[in-house]
Amino acid sequence: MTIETPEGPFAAGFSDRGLCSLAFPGHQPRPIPSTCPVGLPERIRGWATTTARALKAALAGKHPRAWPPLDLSAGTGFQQEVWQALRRIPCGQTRTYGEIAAAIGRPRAVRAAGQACGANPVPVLVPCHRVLGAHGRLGGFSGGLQWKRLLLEREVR
DNA sequence: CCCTAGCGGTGCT
DNA sequence: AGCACCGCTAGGG
Repeated sequence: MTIETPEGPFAAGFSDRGLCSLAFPGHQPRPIPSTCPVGLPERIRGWATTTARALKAALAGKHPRAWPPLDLSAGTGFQQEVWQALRRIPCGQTRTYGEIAAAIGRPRAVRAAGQACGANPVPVLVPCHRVLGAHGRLGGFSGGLQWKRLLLEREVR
């Protein structure tokens, strides 16, 4: 489904377990897990409302008051660990790819951590934009570096 | 700035 | 099993 925001329409996908994909305006949403029967419309509508509010808050650089359940089960074990580590970065703070790798007990899997960030199916709400390269480098961003810059700038205040 | 070597997870063959 | 990706990094010019 589509979520209208001041920054444009985002595409959100839900599985029977929660929000499983979020795509920037003009981007294709990632494929949803095969275990994705169209669940109870009732419940999904509630998740969608929560998602819309959380997304708008996040885009404004604020901490969402409520979160929809996230279904990150499509990732490998390693990817899910990285994504959980991302969720532990407080709003307004940043980490390096190396710090993320260390945080999940794989201090040398730095590059793999970067790859896992790029595979994040729920950008913005799973804040992969808070991960920078070493020495203050911006690093990459699959949605486009403009989005990374915008999100970071909004959060610092 | 550039280049190189080394790194580890993932997906494809 | 092999291999070519990658949102990386430290070290050296």
